[in-house]
Parts: sequence; C-alpha cells; structure tokens
Amino acid sequence: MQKVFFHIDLDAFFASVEQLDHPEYKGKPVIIGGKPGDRRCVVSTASYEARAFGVHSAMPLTTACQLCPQAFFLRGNMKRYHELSHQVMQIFSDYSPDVRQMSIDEAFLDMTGTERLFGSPEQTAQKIKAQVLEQTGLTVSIGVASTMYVSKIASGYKKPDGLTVIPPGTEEEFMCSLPLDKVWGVGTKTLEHIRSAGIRTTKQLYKQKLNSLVVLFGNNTGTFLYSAMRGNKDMVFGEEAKNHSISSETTYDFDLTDLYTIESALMQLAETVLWRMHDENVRSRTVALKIRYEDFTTVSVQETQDVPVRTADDLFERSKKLFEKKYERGRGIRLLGLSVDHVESRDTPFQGQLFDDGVTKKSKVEDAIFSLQKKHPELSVRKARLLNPTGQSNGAK
DNA sequence: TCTGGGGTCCTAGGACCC
DNA sequence: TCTGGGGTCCTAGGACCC
Repeated sequence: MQKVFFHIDLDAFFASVEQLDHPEYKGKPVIIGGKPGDRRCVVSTASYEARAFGVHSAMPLTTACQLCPQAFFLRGNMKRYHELSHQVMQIFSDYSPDVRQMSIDEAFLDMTGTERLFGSPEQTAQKIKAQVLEQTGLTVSIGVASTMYVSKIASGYKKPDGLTVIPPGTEEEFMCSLPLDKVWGVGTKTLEHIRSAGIRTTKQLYKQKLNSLVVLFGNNTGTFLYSAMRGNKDMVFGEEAKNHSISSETTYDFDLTDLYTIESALMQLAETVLWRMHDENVRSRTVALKIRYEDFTTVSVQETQDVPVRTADDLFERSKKLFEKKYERGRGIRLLGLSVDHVESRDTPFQGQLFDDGVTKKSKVEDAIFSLQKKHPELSVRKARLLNPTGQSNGAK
C-alpha cells in the first residue's frame, strides 16, 4: 500500500499562544525567551511579526532587543504551552492511531490507509488544520509525503499556515529543489564539510555516488546524505529510543567561583534530576556532570557505578566527586549540568548486589516525600540549604 | 550581538573477556 | 622474534534537533 505520512508543526507555537491569550499582542512582534536586560538569554520563539525584523530562535536576546526593541518580550509559560500542545495532539489522534510526538510543537502521523475514512491526504490535512484552528485558535503547517523524512521537510516548506503535498514519485525532485541548508540533519559543520568538498547544491549532492559520499564524509554521514537525497525511506515509525537520559542544567547570571555556592548549585541540580527520576519511576547507574567555563569551553565527566543512584544526597555526593575530579581551580563557571544516562524502569529487576548500608531507609523516606509532594504540590519540602530567605538567588534565573 | 535547556545519536579509544 | 579477533562496556567529546 502507498505509504502516507503527515508532519505537523505548530506555527511559532509559544508566541502564537501568547497572542491568543493576550489579544493586545495580536499582529505585533512577540519574543519569548526573556525580558530586556535579562542576562545570558536566547530567543526561544519569535512571532512572525518579530521575524520580519530578523529575529529568530537561538539568537541572543540582546541582539533581538536591538533588532526589534518595540517587541513584547516574555519569559514564557511552559505550563500553558503544554496544555495547548496536549489538546492539539488529542486532535491528531482523532485522525490516526499512529501519532509520534517529536517535541512540544510537532508530530508525525502515519496516515497510510485512511483515505476511505477521511478522503484524500490533501482533504484530510485541510480538515485537521480547520479543526485545530476552530478548537484552539492556532494554525499549523502540514507536510504530506510518502516518507516521514520528506513530510518533515515539506511541513517547513510553506509557513505559517502551510500545506505542502509531495506526490509519490516526486520525492527526489523535491529534495533537489531545496537549498542545501534545508536538508534535515545537515547542520553547520556538515554543511561546511559539504561546501569544502566543492558541492554547492542539492542537485550536485544528489548526483554523488554512495561510495564517494562515504569516502568524503565517512560511512554514517555518507550513507545518510545519499539516503536523504532519495527521501530517506529507511526512517521508520515505531523505533524506541534505546538510551534515555534525564538532565538539568543552569546557566548562571554571573560566573560561579565560590565553592559553597557551587555546591549549593549542584545540590539544586541533584534535587531536580532526582525529582524527575521519581516522577518517571526510573533508576540509573550513570551520572554525568557538565561544566562550562567563562570562556564557553565545555567539559564533561561521567561515572558508572555498580549500584544505581538512590537518593538526592547520593546523587549530590556523586556529582561533587565528579566535580572535584574535573574542575580546574580558579576558573569561573557559567553553566553546570547534571544528568543520569541509560535510565531504566524501577520495575525491571535489578541485577546487582543487594545490601543495606542505611541508604535503603533514606531512599524510602525520600520516596514518601516525593509522592506526598506530588499529591500536594502546594507543600514545599526543600533542603534548608536551598531555601533562601534573602530572596537572592545563586545567580540562577 | 556573547552565545538556553532538554534531548538523541555517533565516534574513537581503552579495558577486559574469551 | 612483534604481538588475533570479536564482543561488550565505559568514557569524553561533538553534531544535530526543537
């Protein structure tokens, strides 16, 4: 059967939600990411009105302020965005049993074989767009194609409120019509590499033999580029990620140098990560610490132990050990990040040494606190060290 | 214009085992 | 008398995506 995939993207999602909730923002430039004067911020989303001034995602906020000082600058309201995202995803599931949400604002739908039910893919896409607009007030852009990969690129072809259908058999033609930097999966580095090989257009890239791409870019990237230019049919729907991780990181307003402050920051990160591990009911044996120094050089260190992390204290102690191992004394720290990797469900039996060193009890106490706090979010149970009566932060935003 | 936070996947080398 | 080969796990760094 002819495969049909939709890729659906919410247009300038965070900014559109704000314009929806605050009619006074409608038709005006809106920039999510921070308030003017906030340090070390980047643009998360810019409304199309702001994009007209050259503002785009990932741009330093200070730049955005200069390009478009009259914009409404907002820090954003993730809770609200998640609410609306959920609502939109629900609508998608009315149209396909196979929805793969890729992030808060986009999803793939396997629409293969739904023609009898809903009509042609184009008609169905129109219906979805109309239903999302009617029920949420938001617009989406949809790409329709015979492969997931091409549908993804097609959804970005015409925005906002776009619909792009790539008829079966025209995938390669479509890929060859794109500028090189629109090839999904090709970032700055690979683009540079491609250009330095004398390849200037997707057409030229398409003409390369698999074998010469492998010689130029290595097996993985070479094969990817070859396959991408032909619509990347290998990208399949049902694959599970094999290496789940949970992380939390903070860029501080001012560089950290004082050891006590640094340890408090690590404790904060450990609490955040452990809270989420509880929330997802997972455990992990691998803890990784990331340090970004004042000059933006970034290093990381990780350790896998035989026994999984059990308490926030445990995680804090491990992170402190990693910090001492890696930190170059005297250097200012702009970012600290803590993550646990290779997480697995706490329900899968643990193949390891079982012993009681007093941590088990502590872990049970913590479990109780976490579930209590989950039931009653208004109760705040926090470590004394992390409370700050002066209202001064550690420098974290 | 000084550069967020949350992720996934890949590479290359080393340790260790059979 | 010049050093196998495959498999698995681990680590540090990096590319890329939203």
